[in-house]
Amino acid sequence: MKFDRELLKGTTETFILAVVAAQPSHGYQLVKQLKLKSEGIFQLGEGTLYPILYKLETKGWIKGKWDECAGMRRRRVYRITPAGRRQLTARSEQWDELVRGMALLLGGSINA
Amino acid sequence: MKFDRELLKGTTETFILAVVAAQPSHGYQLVKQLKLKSEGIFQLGEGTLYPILYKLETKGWIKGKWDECAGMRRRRVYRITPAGRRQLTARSEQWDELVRGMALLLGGSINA
DNA sequence: GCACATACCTCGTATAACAAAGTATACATC
DNA sequence: GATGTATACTTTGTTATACGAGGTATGTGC
Repeated sequence: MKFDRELLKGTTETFILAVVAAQPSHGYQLVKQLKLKSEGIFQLGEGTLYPILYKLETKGWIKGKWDECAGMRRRRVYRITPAGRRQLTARSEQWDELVRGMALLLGGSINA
Repeated sequence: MKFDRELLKGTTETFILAVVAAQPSHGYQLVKQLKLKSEGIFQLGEGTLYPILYKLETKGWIKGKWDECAGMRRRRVYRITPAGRRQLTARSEQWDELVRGMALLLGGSINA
């Protein structure tokens, strides 16, 4: 990962939610999409992603469905729920606030 | 605190470093400055702040000094070190990257 | 003498992100 | 038909962050 891992905490669920909201996906696909869409800034391992997907589903923010076609590895496709969309909105707003707060504090130290 | 606490993880050390860089301060004062300067967005308790100050000092990023004047409660004033300033720069850059990554992913879900 | 703001300190808890290891299927190619 | 690679999902154990709650002690105003 490109960051001190701690910097990511709490943001991970949010951006996973965002990517699932943009397009229903299965886990393995998400690993690649996250990397691609974020231009390599976020790179989750499967051991990080899957547990989060389970958790998001438990909370009712995404809903998984087994996709089994003949001659194809079975995969679990997740899509966002209405509750998940509300979560995403709320978290987006919190994120904006956090960014604003950081700008206020980091800005003040530029020339000190 | 205004946020899901997890959203803050990893950012806390960074903005404390920034505020100390802007102006040498002691712990109790920092609690108030953080709230004030961030326009109420960040509100750390003392139980959160002090352990972080000790850690930052252990790592050599800030340096504390007892300030004892007659007729005055003794207080420990911290100022940033050269190494701390380098840390702050590095973390600032990481933060910008993180913000950029989030913008890429959150932006994509606006109309999905 | 009392309340209150100032100032610092410490312990225990929850849980997030991660690495590592494991299981198993499709497909190419030799 | 054996071998290798990409796909796809699952589980376990570790680390350390932020926090709440509680504790100590000094200066100021009334």
